[in-house]
This record gives sequence, C-alpha cells and structure tokens, in this order.
Amino acid sequence: LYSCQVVTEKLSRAAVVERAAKLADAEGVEAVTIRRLAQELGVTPMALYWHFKNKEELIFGLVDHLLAEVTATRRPEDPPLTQLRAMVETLVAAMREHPSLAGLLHMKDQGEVPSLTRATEDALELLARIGYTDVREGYAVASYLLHGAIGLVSTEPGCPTFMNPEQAIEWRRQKRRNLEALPAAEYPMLTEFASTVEQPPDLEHYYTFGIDMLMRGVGPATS
Amino acid sequence: LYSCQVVTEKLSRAAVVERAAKLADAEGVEAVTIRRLAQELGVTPMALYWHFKNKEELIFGLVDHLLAEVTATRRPEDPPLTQLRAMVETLVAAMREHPSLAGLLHMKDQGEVPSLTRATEDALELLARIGYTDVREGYAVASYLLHGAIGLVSTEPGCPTFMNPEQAIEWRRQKRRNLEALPAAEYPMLTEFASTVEQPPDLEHYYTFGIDMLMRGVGPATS
DNA sequence: ACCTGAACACCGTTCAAGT
DNA sequence: ACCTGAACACCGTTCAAGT
Repeated sequence: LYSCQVVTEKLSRAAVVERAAKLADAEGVEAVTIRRLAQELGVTPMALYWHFKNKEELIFGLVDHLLAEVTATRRPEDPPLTQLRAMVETLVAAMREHPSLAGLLHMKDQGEVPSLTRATEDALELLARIGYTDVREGYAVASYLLHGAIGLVSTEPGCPTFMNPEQAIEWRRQKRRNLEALPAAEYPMLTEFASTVEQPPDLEHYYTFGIDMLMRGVGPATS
Repeated sequence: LYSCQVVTEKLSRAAVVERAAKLADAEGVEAVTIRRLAQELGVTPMALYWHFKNKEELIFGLVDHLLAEVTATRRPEDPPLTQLRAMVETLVAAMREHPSLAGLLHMKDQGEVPSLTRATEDALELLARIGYTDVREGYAVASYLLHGAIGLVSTEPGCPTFMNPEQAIEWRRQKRRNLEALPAAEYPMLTEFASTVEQPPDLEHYYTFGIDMLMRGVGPATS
C-alpha cells in the first residue's frame, strides 16, 4: 500500500537507502545487492548507478542512514565520563536495533562515515577533559570504544545477530551440542559453559556488564 | 622452483590452505576465491570441492592454519592476569603478521574455530582464578578481549592493514586532506589530529597503550 | 579416490542508447 | 536528468562423467 515499488514514483538516493536498510534488517547485509535492491524497487540494476557511483558509496549511504537515526542522549552538564558512557550506550542501542550495523562499521574506517565524524569529535573533546590531552591517544581510545561496542553486539549471547525465535532455539541447542562434544577432561570450563548456553540470556545484564568493562578501560590504570 | 603449481603433485587440504594463506597475506581475503585459488594451484575450481565441502569450510581451514602458527608464550608460574595479557599479546602478534586474520576472526564465532577453543578454555580458567567464577561472565570477558584485540589491529594507525610503503604515504596524505577539509571551528579536535596523522606512527607505543586499556577492563572497577 | 567439463544462478560494472 | 538493454568479467556450486 505504502510500499516503494507499488506507487511508482521517481527513484531517489533516500528511497534506495531506506529500502537497503529494510533489506539489511530483514535478511542481513549480504542480501543487500545492487540487483536485488533494484528488483525490490521495481527498477533496472543500472538505474542505481545514476544515484550512486558504485556499491561502496551505497553502503556508505546505508551506514550513514542507520546511524543518523541515533539521537544523542548525553547531557552536557554531566561529567565527561558519564557523557562518554552515554555515547557508547546510544551506539550500542543503534547496533542492537540494526543488527547489520555492527558488521558494517567494522570495515569502514571511522573517518569515512560522516555521522561518526561528529561523534568522534565530541568523544575527543570529552577525553581531553579527563586527561587524554594527546589527541593521538584520544583517537586510539575513541577507536577502542567504538570497536569495543561493536565487539559487544557481535558476540551477544543467544544467537548470531538476527533469527526468528524457532531458529534461535535450534541454534542454541546446536551450540550446546558442539560444546558438549569436547572432551570434558581437557575442557572443564567450556563443558560447564555448555550447560548455561541453552537458557535464554539476560541481555540487559550482559550489556551493562560489557559496557562497564569497556568504560573501565578508559579510566585510570589500577594494576 | 619449490612452488606448488610447478611441481605437480597431488592436491591436499594442507596445500590448498597454505596457498590460501599466502594469497590472503599478499592481496587480502577478498582475493581468496575458489576460482582464483584453483588457478594458482594449477587445477580446476571443482577440484577444491573434493577437499572442502564449500568455501566456508575452506575459510575455516585458513583461519585455523593462521592461528595454529601462534605459539603460546605465557608461563604457568606467572599470575593469571599476566598470563592473560600474554595470550592477548600473542593473538595481536598473529593478527599483525597476517592482516586478514582480524577480519576473518570478526565474523566466525569463537566457538567454531578449533584453535580458539583451546585458548578460550585456558582464558576461562585464568579468569576464574581472578574472580570471574560465573562462567558466563568469564565467556563475556574472553570475548571482550578477543574483540578488543581485533579492534586494535583493525584501527592500527598508519594504513588499513596492508599496502606497499608508497601507497601508505599517499593514503595518509589523503586521510589528512579529508580531515583538514572539515570546518575547523566545529571540529577543533579532529583538525588538530589531522596534523599528526601524516607522520609515521609509533606502533609499539600504540599497541602497549591499547593492550593496557584492554587489560584494565578485566581488572577491578575503579569508578 | 581424485579430478574435469559443462552448466546454472548469481554478482558488480560499463557503455551506448533511449526518453 | 533519469533510466534501459545488452554485454563483460567475475563469483560459488552441482552433477554427471572421466581416470
């Protein structure tokens, strides 16, 4: 009814990117293909080349679109570390909403994505205020936080990114079986872990635990 | 003279995997293709399907091979955190030797790669000794370390993974130009960063700084 | 057991041509 | 300005057939 290919209006960058986002969320990045996208939009594959130089530019557009929806929740009056944590939390939230985002961000250099540039600048400013006055170190810390967040959602327990509940259960069962196939004498920890893997995980606990770890890294050394 | 396709001996899993590793190191993972690999080995693409069920299995074999070369340097008499750090350091070293490894490890679940299973078990044991008695938390910490290490080499300053020196210089110049194109008033930190990006980075400092951050995450909280 | 030939269903991309 | 048709050079994979 409202969908893009029924009402045949003119193709636009925005329409393509939105459709790409829909596709990526539903079937993963690997489904986002020039030809497939064109088909969904009721158009010839070559039509996309009018709006995008090549596929890479399209993917950049996609990443930017997924990130643009993120609204910053940090408050300027909070202490720097609190604001930094808020930024990480919004980033994680964005990747949880759009499972393909984590994989996409992993490749693209953070300097190449416009929506990340603003965030990086702000992070550098906050980091300078807590003592990372060398901007190169600051950049390293910012990268650490970005990739740490990516890592968190990439290894979210339960199932790999997206799956319907039925598949997820089967996937966990399979994972448990794999772990239990290990010789228990040589792998005591992993066989113990096997027994915990089938029950659905407490994701909120996982993420606060994970972000705590991440943030501890930027704080002062203790060892 | 000694190369695989001149002396036409029988194809083997090991030969294929070694050639794949060579190719990945030289031209990146995206060059590792069934058809290309077959060509290098002087054989038909379909020949590989006798030794590997499909490409995914071949890639698993590749990852396993790259990781297998890693020799553990930790000493059992050291305190757990020291051993853990040594494990992270060897992992980082392996990824620095084989630039494609980081990208490969990012996708594959750590439970699926045999060479990682042993490392995960050992890490869980060490983590239990420093207080992570809940094996699920331990697994989260181990994943954090793995992905943190991946993140470090992924954002190594200088150039993206591999490039000849000539390209690397051009790449840095381009990166600097991109950063300097930003409006200086709105992006003061990044424009300051721009001036540092062209000089060759101190990689050893970068990595010890990065691993320090990582390890601080597993230590006790301080905020 | 180990490899080839031919074929299928996919990719991204170019380039001339249409409207 | 915006889109199509036809073509090119690539993919991974299957399946029957060769030795």
